[in-house]
Amino acid sequence: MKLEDEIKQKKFKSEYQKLLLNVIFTGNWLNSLSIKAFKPYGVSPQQYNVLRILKGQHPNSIMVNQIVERMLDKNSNASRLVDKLVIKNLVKRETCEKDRRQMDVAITDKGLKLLDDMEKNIEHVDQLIAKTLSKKEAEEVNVILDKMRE
Amino acid sequence: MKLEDEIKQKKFKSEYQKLLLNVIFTGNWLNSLSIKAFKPYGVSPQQYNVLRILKGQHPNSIMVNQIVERMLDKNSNASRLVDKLVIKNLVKRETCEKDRRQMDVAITDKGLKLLDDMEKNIEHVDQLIAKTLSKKEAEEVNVILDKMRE
DNA sequence: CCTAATTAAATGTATATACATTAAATACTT
DNA sequence: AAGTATTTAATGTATATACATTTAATTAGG
Repeated sequence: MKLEDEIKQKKFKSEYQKLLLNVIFTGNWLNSLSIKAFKPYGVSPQQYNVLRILKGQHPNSIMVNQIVERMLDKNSNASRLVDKLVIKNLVKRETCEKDRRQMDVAITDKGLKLLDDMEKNIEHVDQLIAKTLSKKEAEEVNVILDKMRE
Repeated sequence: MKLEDEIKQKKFKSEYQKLLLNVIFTGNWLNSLSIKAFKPYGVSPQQYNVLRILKGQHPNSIMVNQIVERMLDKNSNASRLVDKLVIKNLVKRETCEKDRRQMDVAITDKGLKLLDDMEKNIEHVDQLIAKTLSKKEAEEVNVILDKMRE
């Protein structure tokens, strides 16, 4: 659906203005889909993001700072996200003995199992996108978005 | 900067997977820029969005529902956003006499003046984008994002 | 009409976000 | 080595979000 219809705006000041609104709108749209898809598993998109990052490091652990560096939203409070995940036993956290300011964070077996479960059962958004876009189109947008943030 | 570097991830499962992350990441990036740019004027990006919508209708008023229909984030609580704007005297709200369930919301002169002020002083993000992208590139992404949400 | 269903907006509430501050550990600097 | 600066994470707090519930007004159906 065209952005014009999604937000009932007939025209935009410029193609750049539309791009700006389109990226924000589409980001919100994807976020809403994720919230709904993840809800049955009791995790938010941000918590999911942290779990995926930790899975990428498994079986090693990483520090909180490194989690933030890898997150999609740099403003999120990784400390508190990890809190939530520790409570649910999806990750473990312990003081790093080499530098006691740092925390070593790692995904647990339960966390890995949850991700596996989600992987199997969620109609993932990237599959959804694959239905409407060609690989070439996806590539094009990726190149341009990367360029846009310069 | 390439998404790979922004989130320190060497590779993605697919071009679609990268697209998904790229749109969310870039949306967050734009949102952060907006928060910072709008902060000196005492409005959040969502409040700004409402003001722009009301300016588009000026001098007419519209109901809360219609504001939501036009917003970039459909999950936002327009009722409470309008509350905030009323307190700051940027919009006025009164019961619609034709249907007393509805509220007529309109932008005030102070609201118009604020938008005007912001317009003049903010290095707008769309100008920023214009520096790195051609109009053709912006168009391409717009077409593809519109298609993606089908 | 009178009740039930629907619609519009407001409210409640639990959680999340933005961002500043604090606390603790380590690294510098002279 | 002592004091200062820096780094890491946690915490405080005001505001925002997601979403269910409530309240009030209107419409529909018997």
